[in-house]
Amino acid sequence: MSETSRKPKYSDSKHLPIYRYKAKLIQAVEESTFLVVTGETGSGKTTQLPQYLYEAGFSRNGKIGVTQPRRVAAITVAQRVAQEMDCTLGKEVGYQVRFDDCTCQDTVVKYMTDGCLLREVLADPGLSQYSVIILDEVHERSLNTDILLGLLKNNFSNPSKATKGRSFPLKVVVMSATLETDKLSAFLSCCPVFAIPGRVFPVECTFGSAVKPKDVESTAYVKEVVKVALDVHTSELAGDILVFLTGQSEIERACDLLFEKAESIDYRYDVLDQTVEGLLILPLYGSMPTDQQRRIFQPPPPGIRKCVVATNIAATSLTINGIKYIVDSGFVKQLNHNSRVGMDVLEVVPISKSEAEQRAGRAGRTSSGKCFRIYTKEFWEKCMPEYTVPEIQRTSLTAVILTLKCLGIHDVIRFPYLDRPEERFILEALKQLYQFDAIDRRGRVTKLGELMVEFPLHPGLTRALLKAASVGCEELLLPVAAMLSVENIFIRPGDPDNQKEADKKHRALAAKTGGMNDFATLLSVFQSCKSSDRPSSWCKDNWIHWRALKSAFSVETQLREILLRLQQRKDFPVETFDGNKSELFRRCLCAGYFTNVARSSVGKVFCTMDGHGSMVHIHPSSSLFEQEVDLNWVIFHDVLVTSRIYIRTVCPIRYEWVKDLLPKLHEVDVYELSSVAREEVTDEEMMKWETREAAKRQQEVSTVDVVKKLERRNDETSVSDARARYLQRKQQRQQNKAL
DNA sequence: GAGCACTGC
Repeated sequence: MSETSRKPKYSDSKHLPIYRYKAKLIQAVEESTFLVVTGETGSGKTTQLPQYLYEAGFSRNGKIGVTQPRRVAAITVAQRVAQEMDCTLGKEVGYQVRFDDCTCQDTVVKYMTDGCLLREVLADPGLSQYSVIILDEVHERSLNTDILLGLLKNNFSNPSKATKGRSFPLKVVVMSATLETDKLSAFLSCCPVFAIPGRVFPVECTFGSAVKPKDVESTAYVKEVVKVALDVHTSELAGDILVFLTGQSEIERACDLLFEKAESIDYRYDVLDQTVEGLLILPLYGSMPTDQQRRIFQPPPPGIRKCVVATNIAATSLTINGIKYIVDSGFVKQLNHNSRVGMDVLEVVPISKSEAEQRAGRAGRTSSGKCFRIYTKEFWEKCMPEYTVPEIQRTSLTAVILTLKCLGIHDVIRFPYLDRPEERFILEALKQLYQFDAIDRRGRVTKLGELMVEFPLHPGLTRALLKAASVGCEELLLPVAAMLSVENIFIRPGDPDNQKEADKKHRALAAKTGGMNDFATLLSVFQSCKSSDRPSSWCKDNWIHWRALKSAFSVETQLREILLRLQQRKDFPVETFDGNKSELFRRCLCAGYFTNVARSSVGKVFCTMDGHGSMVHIHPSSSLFEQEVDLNWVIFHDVLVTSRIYIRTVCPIRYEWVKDLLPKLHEVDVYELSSVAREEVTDEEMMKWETREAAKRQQEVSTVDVVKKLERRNDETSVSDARARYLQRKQQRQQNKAL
């Protein structure tokens, strides 16, 4: 290694585009509370600005905190900055992410995930430890970043107002790519915007002819993507290819097709660049084993062109060097919350224009590149939105609203959102919190709600865990809560032989606990693996995701610590319960899942009791799927919408256990919650409401009646939009096949 | 009778 390349990177930092703006940037931060800094990737803002502020003495009174939406980014950037500042990581420069706090008393520049900072705000709303907060990658619009943005505006936009727990003013810097900076500035009291030029290479984009607007619902794009990738391989100069598709099965199909077709290439005649002698095809998606993922980053052998077929993971989370060509399908899989049917639906949708630019940009990191979009210009104009709908507008807000309420923000509707979620999403969240007893009828956080907010879990799961802890059986629920908050632990391979084998093993695991309760199976898998001598090979033998289970172990430990801390409180609820263990376990689950209750309807069809009355089926992966016994009432963890509406992770219950909880599902209506949310309820109104409620209770809204009413409803009306679209797609595919 | 993108506490 030569002397120059071993020199600390600090000397390079003077050549970064940001360097010549150093003095002006420091001045801009000094002069105002809020500052928006924009610059494309490569401008150096993430690594340099915190150092400039440190040098300028901004850390005299407190830390400089920098947030990132992703763990890896927080860690790697901290490592680099520690190196540039010539100090040990974890001393002056450190990072904090979940399960990994690498900071100390002396840490003055702290990188962290946005979720970590949000947790800190909960403990210390004045952020008294910090002198500067820098929110990075704000254009990505992660849920946590959006909430932090609103909180910072809310708490610190009036500098003269004494902020609780602070003796000196806080500086807030918001960093974003060049999109929508006017909007950000306007949001933050029309603060100044500082633009830094980036250092990126040009990427030439072309449109294709394959996907026209009417093809939105077809999967023809897989074939087209393969065709274009092969064209690039044969008729473009050397350089690696990155293909964007939407999911695992699609990627595997595309890789098979590519492999098949690449075999028939005659490298003497078919390729333009004679230095190219082969094609290395590599799939890339999140649930892939990490050692397999690592292969992606190795440079290909000489003369071989690498072609990576990836999900959106390659758009922001992972950077692959040497990519010169992009093939963009124009689609992405997105989780959307559908409030009409009250569930989350994972669906394939066209990407936004800004996302398409982002994908194209992946080819211009080290030199100029080319991006081949398989869709037409018309598709771009008519089907692709300018920007991606921010997460806050398409996810369930239950946990977020509870956080806000715990921070003393009662008017969650008029909270300053950069992009306001639809009111019905907020009301739905309030309704659920009320059902969980996390807030009372006037929207105030209850004691239970204060306990719930401490857990990094879905509120329902937290509710079940707290119930278990109050009757002294947390040992049963801690592992289950952990298992349900990590990625799916059951491996189901693509090829039929292994699939049979995996299914057999999974059925055997379920049978160990009686084969009647998927939650119990999770508990058993957790315990069996934990007590095994060689846990990783135990997982391999049983077709269980070892990586996922390992993270379940960490989550369980964390939940246990939080619970122990809360149980020290004098007011921690304690209840007694008689009955056997199986009943106790399931009754605790009911406390968190009574919103997810379904009742047997006709045949094997179940009907949900959440007021939407959707007709659902037990997913074949459930141990209850092939049970012949008559099931009457069940609770379930989640819903999957594909050919049918499936409920997964299911457990039979007795009606008596939820009887008293079910009326609560129909107790409040949206109008009433709307006034609660705004805190405009006068005492008079409250009285009227109470009387009305009392009258309702007198009527004894019978749950059986509700069931009957729901059963009379036409099946089709309760089926989600997603299902209708799925059927349409399926029909279209069948037609394509027939042709 | 099986269609799970990606983050994060």
